[in-house]
Amino acid sequence: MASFKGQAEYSVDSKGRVAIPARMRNALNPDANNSFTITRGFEQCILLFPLDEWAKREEEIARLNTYRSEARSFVRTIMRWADEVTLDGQGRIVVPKNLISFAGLKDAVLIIGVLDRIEIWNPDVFAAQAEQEAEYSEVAERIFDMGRDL
Amino acid sequence: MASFKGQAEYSVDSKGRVAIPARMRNALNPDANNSFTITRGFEQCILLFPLDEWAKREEEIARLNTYRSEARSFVRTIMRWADEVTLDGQGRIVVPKNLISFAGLKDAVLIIGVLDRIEIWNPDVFAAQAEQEAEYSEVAERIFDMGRDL
DNA sequence: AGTCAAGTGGGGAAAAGTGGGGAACATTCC
DNA sequence: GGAATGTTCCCCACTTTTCCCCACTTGACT
Repeated sequence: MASFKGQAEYSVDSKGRVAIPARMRNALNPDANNSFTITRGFEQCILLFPLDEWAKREEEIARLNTYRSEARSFVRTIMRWADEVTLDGQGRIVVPKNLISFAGLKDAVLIIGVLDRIEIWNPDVFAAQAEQEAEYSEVAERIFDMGRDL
Repeated sequence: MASFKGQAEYSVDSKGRVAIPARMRNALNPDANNSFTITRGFEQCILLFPLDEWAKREEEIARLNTYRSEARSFVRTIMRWADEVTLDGQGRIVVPKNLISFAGLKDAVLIIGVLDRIEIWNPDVFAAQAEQEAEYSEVAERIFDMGRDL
């Protein structure tokens, strides 16, 4: 599994292009073919999954019981927003217009590597939602159910 | 597991480089490949984990269920601050800008070896927070939950 | 005193990020 | 049908940052 980490603030040009940080490009598995499935996140951000990683998720999704209306709607939403993008010679992708408007992207974006995916945020939106979150260390204690360091 | 110990006060140069004490470099496992994952601590300091050590932590993190919003935000926060750094020919690392500003590093840094990780502090920040901490011996009693000597 | 290891500083080549031009293809409108 | 408009994709050029190498200083040990 690719292991993305780190963050960077980059620009969106007039053509809707966003550069992917070299560090994350280098973390790509060759099977990904320099391509991503791009879709919306649960929060107001855009998600990039390397093609090989996405294939696994798609299998998972396909296994859901679509006789349940909730599952049906979930699958529909995920797939409706999904698209495929490929890196150009300069290591950039073109972000589809509907996703740009969904995430509220303007000139600048915050790109975050989160393990198996890359997230793209409007920096202002990210700051606003990060404010609402509980203190990092408290969450850590709760999640790992212990007080030890990271 | 690498076992770091001791402390040193070193300088940060204009390029954001910090030398790692030779004693700690020598404690590195060859599997670490002379590289660290660098990230923020819960306190206002920077943490360095040798690559091999970090891999174990990352496995744990990857096991969290990211369909839960709290876990998702936690993983995002951890990975967002993380980056990979490698020692240069002089035994230094380049500290990413966002971490320099997070830890408030200026010209000098305090480097502390703490078992499986290395911590990097602004000496003033360290002194200020050490003051607030409860008496060493009291903490020891509480942590070990008994009255005997450490 | 000389040697060696460790820490510090800086210069230059290479890589990364940014912006824009123009060909190829599609779409719309007369 | 054909011209006008717009989109997409590929390439080139510029600027900034990063990385790698070389050199100097200091202190410890022989």
